[in-house]
Parts: sequence; C-alpha cells; structure tokens
Amino acid sequence: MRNTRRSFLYHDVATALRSRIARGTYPPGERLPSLSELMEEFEVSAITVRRALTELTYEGLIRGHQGLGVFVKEKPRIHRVLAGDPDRSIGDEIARAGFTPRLEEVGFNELEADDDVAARLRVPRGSRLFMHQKLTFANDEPVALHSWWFRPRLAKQLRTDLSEQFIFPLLKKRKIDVENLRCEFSSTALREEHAAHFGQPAGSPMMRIDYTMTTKAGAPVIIGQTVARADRFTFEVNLSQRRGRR
Amino acid sequence: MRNTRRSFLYHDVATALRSRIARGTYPPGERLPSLSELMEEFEVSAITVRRALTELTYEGLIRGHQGLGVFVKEKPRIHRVLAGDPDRSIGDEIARAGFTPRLEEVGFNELEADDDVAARLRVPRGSRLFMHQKLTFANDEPVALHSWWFRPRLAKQLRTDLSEQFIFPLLKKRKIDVENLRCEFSSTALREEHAAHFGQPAGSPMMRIDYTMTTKAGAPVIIGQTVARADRFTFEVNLSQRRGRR
DNA sequence: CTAAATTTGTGCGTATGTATA
DNA sequence: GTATACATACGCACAAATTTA
Repeated sequence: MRNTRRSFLYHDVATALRSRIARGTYPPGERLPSLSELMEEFEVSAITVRRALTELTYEGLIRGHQGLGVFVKEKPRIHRVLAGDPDRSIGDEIARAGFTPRLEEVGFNELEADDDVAARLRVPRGSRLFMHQKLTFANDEPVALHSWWFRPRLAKQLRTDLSEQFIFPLLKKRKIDVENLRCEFSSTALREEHAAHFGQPAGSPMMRIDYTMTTKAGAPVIIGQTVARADRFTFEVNLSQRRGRR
Repeated sequence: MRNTRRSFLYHDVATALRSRIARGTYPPGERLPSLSELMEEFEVSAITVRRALTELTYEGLIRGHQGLGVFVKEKPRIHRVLAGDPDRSIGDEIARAGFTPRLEEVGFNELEADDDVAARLRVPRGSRLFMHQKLTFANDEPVALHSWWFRPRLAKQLRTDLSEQFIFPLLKKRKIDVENLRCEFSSTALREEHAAHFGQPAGSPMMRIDYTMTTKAGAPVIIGQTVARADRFTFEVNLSQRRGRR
C-alpha cells in the first residue's frame, strides 16, 4: 500500500511556496514573508516552515540572509556552449547572462599522479604532473572551479598564459590541436575540499564535467574537470550525426 | 568578518559520516549506526543527527528505511553515451551497470503546444502536437523519464514502435536522418508533476537534458527531454574538433 | 497471529546565537 | 542599544515500517 502517500506538512508548505514563486506571486528578488508570518498563515510550527525553506534552498529557488529575510533568487543561468566557437570564452557567456565575469588562478602545482588521474591520462601512477586551478566569478560570486592536469612539458609551455586566459582559446592560439574532446556530465554534492572556494556548505548541489582531450589516435593529452554551481549553469553541446563516430 | 565560519554541530557530524563512507569504514550496502547510537557517540541531540543524515540523503550517499536503518548506497552509475553507437541503447547501458533494465510507456497524448515547446519546435503556439513519455527502470526502480514532442505526421509514423523501442535506434531503423543534435545539460529539482513517477519527494536532485534534433538546415524536427536521477547517471558526449563548427 | 521492541521520519515548543536595519 | 529575522540546537511526542519474541 505504498501508493497511499499521505501528505506531510513541510511538503505541503514547500509545494505552496514553490508554486507561488513559479507563478510570480513572489517575484525574483522579492522577500518572502517572515518565518513567523508563514507559521501563522499555514498554521504550522517553526520547524515545519524551516524545513520547507531548507528544501527550497537546496533547490536553488531561494536564499536566506540572517537578519534580513529570505529572498527569491534571480534566475538567469550562465549558458555555456562547450566546444563551440573557441573565440567565445566562458567569460563572454557570463557577461551575456548579465553578470560581471572575473577569473582568479587558485594554484599551479606540481604533483604526483594519483590512481584516478593516472588512469585518465594514461601515465604511470606517481608520475610528475602539473595541476592548474582557476575560479570563475559572476558578480564577485564564485560559480565554477576548473582544474586541469598536464604533463610537465605542456605545462611549461602554457604556464604564463594560463593564469589570465581560458584554456580553449589558449590552445587555439598556440596551435595545439586537440582532435577529440570527451565530456562526462554528472551531478554531485560540493565536496569538503572545494567548499571553501565557493563559500558554500559542503553538500550543495553541483554539476561536474570531466574533460578528456585526445589526439586523433585517442591518446589523452590534457584532462580537466569543471565543478559548477548547479543553479547557475546550463551546458550545451552540439553533436552532428555524420556517419557513426563509434 | 565572514571568514570566521564557526563550525556547526550538524555539519561536523555530516563531515565525519561522509569521510567514514568515503574511506570505507561504512562500506556500500552496510547499515549505519542507529540514530541513538550516533547521538551517543557524537554527544548531540536527535535533531542534529537527523539533519546530518538529511544532508547525506540529499547528496545521494545514504538511504533510510523506516524500521530497518540507514544504509550506504551502492554507487554504480549508469553511464549513458549520447549520440554514440545508435545500436547501443540506454537499456544496454543500464545492463552494463549491473541492473535489469525495463521500459514503460507512460503516455502518448495529443496536446496543444505551449509557449516553451512552440518556440523550441518553431511552430505556432497552440499547434497540435503529440507527446510521448517513457520511464526507464533499473531493477524496478524508476531512474529516468523521457519526453518527446512530435508533429502529428511524424508521431503517427513512429507511434507503434515508440512504446517498445528507444528513440535513437528507432530513428536509424526508419531512416529518418537527423543531422544535428543539441543537448542542454542542467541540474534541477524534481518537479511536483514528475514526483509520482519516481516515487520520490519533489525537490530531489535531478539531471535534465533538453534535446533538439535538427536537419542540416537547422530546422527542428523533434524535441525531447530527459529527467534522470542525479545520483544514478553520468552522461557522456564526444566532440570532434574538426574545423570550427560555429 | 499477536504483541513488543527497534528504528527512521515528522512535528511541536522553546531557547540561543548572529546578522541587519 | 533595540527590534527584527534567520539559523542552530535541545527535549519531547508520536506515527510508520520492520524485526523479533
């Protein structure tokens, strides 16, 4: 008798608020009624309203500020087209969404390949590699963290420009031709080690894209990863279907 | 003074549990200590443990069963390669992940195009269209909902096979050639109207892919959408970089 | 078959901390 | 300093699902 899903209070409240946001009763940027007002209106306790608000926060619909109130989030997403025009960078796309883009190098480190990276780059475990990490901001809010792993030679070749340029335009400029780009999209929770960069609690919903750039022969050249705030991004790819690419 | 992030109890508990799961102290499939045991160990109240568990549930790490306990989720993801080999369907990929795939038609309806669909298919608002919806299961658990919108003519042509076949192999069989496939990846919360299909609460983290199939000239032929459980899927695409595709 | 025990899940009342106006 | 409002945390009660006696 699993279908007799009785309803729960917090769920009803969350649903009601969701629909008000969707239909514009609470438009983007506006403040929601206070906790105590919502308690009165729905005739429930604080913890029930709280739980409903927590859910909507996870969904990226609202954001609370202590002492101020809870606000409906502005919705424009950054629309990132992967492997599109290499002259159009993620910076341009952030600007198109109406935000001011900024770029900040987090680190450029030498390290030894762990199991995961070694397998993806097809180098022996423990090999010397370089990792480059960059944060992108939209209106001074960090929205995506990009990590790239290079073999030493390529790392030295690109080092100076990496801190100021995005990688796709850079590769084009340096005439390093990458024949194939494999992207793996998944959805994760913000990991503890990345939480500080985003100023958000570990566990926030994130999108993750793992990149593998390969030569024509299929040998991996560069691997990378983007961890982006799930509520701020849409990623687009265009696939042309000319004969089976296998 | 925003950097003096004092720590919170529920956060500390969540972090501790997360790391135990990560390092295998609680291996996949195993039961976590009960609420009251965790309360004792961490010397916190029930509500604090509860909130930590709620977070891990949102992250897809654990799953609770009333009367039984809380269990670490088995992690194999279904790895879906989009526009890869058209002979390999999502069913095969579910099987590869170690689950039994199943397919269930949810509906085939005539409807009038709303604003969103009309714009994407480039038909007048209110045009007659057909929508086809299918659920895919892995071990009898619904994991993805696929929706497709067709113009009437195409809908009639494909109708009979749609309930039993996946769309990519079907198009190949019928020699309907689609020159370009645009995929837009985003991350959303499970909507109220879809919650019943998945037997999960509205707001659960989902991945969403919007498809637009176009002819060489760029005219949209079929549009579709996949809503998939974020914790169960990885989507892969392969982009070859031969000359700027614009 | 029934009853008790265990365990998760929902909900209330209350207190305290902290950020903002 | 004061008022407001969100955020965290405690103790308690009860409902629902499962196992065990």
